Amino acid sequence: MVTIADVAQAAGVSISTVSYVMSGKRAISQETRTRVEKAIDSLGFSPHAGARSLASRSTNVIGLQAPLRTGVDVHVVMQIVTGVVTQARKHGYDILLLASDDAKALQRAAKGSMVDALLVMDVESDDPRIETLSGLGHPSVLIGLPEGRRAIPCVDFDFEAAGWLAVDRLVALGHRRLALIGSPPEVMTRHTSYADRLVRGFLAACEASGVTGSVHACPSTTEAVATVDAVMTENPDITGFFVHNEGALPHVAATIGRSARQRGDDLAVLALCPDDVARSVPGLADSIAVPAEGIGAAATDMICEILANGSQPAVRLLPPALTGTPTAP
Amino acid sequence: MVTIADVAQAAGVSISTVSYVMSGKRAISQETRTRVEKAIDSLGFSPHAGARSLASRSTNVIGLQAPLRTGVDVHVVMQIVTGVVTQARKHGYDILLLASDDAKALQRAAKGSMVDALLVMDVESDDPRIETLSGLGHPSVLIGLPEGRRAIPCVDFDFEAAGWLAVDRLVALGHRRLALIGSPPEVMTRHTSYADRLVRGFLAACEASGVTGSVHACPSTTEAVATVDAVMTENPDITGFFVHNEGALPHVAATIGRSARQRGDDLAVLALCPDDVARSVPGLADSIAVPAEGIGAAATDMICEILANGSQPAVRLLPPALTGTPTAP
DNA sequence: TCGAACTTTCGAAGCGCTTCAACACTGAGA
DNA sequence: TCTCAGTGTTGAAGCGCTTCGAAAGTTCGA
Repeated sequence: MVTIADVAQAAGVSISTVSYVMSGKRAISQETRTRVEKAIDSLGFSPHAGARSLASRSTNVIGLQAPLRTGVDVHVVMQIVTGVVTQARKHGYDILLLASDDAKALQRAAKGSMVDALLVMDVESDDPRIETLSGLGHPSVLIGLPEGRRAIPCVDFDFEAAGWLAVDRLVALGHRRLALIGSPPEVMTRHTSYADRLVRGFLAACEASGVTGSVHACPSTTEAVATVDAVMTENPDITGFFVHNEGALPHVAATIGRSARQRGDDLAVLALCPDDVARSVPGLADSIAVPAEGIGAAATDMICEILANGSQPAVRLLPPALTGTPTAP
Repeated sequence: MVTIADVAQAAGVSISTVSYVMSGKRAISQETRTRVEKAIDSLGFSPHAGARSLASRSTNVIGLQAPLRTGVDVHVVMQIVTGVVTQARKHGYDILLLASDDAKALQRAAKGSMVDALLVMDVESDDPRIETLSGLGHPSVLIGLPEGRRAIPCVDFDFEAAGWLAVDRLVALGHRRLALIGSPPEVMTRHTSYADRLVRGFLAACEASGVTGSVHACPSTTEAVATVDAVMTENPDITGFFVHNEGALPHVAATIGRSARQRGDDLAVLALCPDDVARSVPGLADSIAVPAEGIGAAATDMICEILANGSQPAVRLLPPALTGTPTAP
């Protein structure tokens, strides 16, 4: 193993000089710097992470607690994680993936000085982890938006604004009777934060625009077909569909497309999902992108800024944007 | 921060005694052990990971290079990662998630002494990372089965055996004309290792059983419907379908189910996918489970064993198993 | 010419832990 | 009684790095 001492010797300088060249924390003459850098390169030196963290009391590692279970939104989770990992690396941080999603795992990582900060996904409203985080003495950021006291910085997508945007879009296309085809029943009744916020925005926007909107839970399997068929049969006047359900999306789009052809009606489907998921569903006119990777990146930026400047807790919601799938010319 | 010295003082013993109590590397009297353990608990001590790795020259961290991009098999990737993380914890290891999927990332982690070993997913046949790994001096395990020289231990699902098993099952059900509805065309033509192995097993088994089998690439979007329709129209004698395409599965199952009802034929769909994915698709008779979490766990076990006993490189393929979805009584 | 004020480099003291050699006991066998 | 083997515990030497205080060298104005 190559150590800093080897580099120092090879460059003919002291150990501390090498250290200062690497960290840039003190002025080093151009000539010495070059000599040291050459030695580092030619020896292939990279500093021992443990030694570094012991001496500097910081690890350059961020702990990430992600919901790894296969769920409705694997794509979203995956993309958020990608965003976190990629952005972290840009800031010079690595990501330690925590095994379980309980408070203990957070404590273990923090108290063992394995990480400088913590990033927590999939937070529930009265999540016990929030209190743990507060008492940990490590900076942390939540990906999600719990209700109640906001003691910890949060980053999320602005689902409420997405509801408004969807209605505006469908109304602009001429639709006066809208339906939100949403999450599976269990997510709806659990009043999961993001589902609630989307419904709230959707209904408020419908009212503000003077159109009628209804909300329908929808399973994310093939059964979505039956659900949508039923919705259309019971409400034949619905012409604008806003779909937020990754698993159901292809079925819903296909069913509505078929129905539109049969009835000769102008039915619109507006999806809320990651951009590339939307693109993989044929016959989808346009969509509102969930910038999943952007959420991960934003959360990482926030925690890095806290780490660097010790800035204050804050909430950051990423705005929704329409992504018209380019139509054939 | 509580250090080992604080614990030693509280327990009235020396620092080294505390260390030996924790590691169990030397005999400690029951009385002393109890006293030390009490002190550890009451002070809430957990050893500084960096200091530990500096002194012991091992980190208890395994680096994991996972393909985070959203792809065909997000569920599978997710479950493998879950398996790795969970199993690693059982062995006392944590997981460092590597940012990019190039060789540099592996080097960075290894040479910076951030990890004790490396786990690499999504390996191609002539992957440049394999050579990098060989020269790294860190144990490593591949999740996948590259062709050619096998210098590094590998763990994967036995796709070839799955092909055989599928044919046996469909033939046992009385089908004499089988079709493999496989990966998307791009995966097929790229001759991705797992797709090739599955086809090989499937065709060999068909021949051995004296039945006719054909292989069909299939997009993993709604377009799968058209593909399957075409296959059925061109080969009306096919009655046994073996589907290995996560995204297409619900469409394929629905299309074939519909057709079976229309034609009054006994058509069988046998899927190859994670168990829970199979369960979420309605109307699926039975399936062969891809034990994705098991693959992750097995790879982790292997690397931990190498770490512990320095055992030799090996290939381990997890056997396929039928998972009959329980039918209504 | 002298000292003040920089600039550049260095020596050494840790950071918190593991581990080795060695020490202090105890009890058994000679 | 003395020795020897075993058991339980300790002191101290690092592990490789960061960082502080200070030394050495340079420049500049008085």
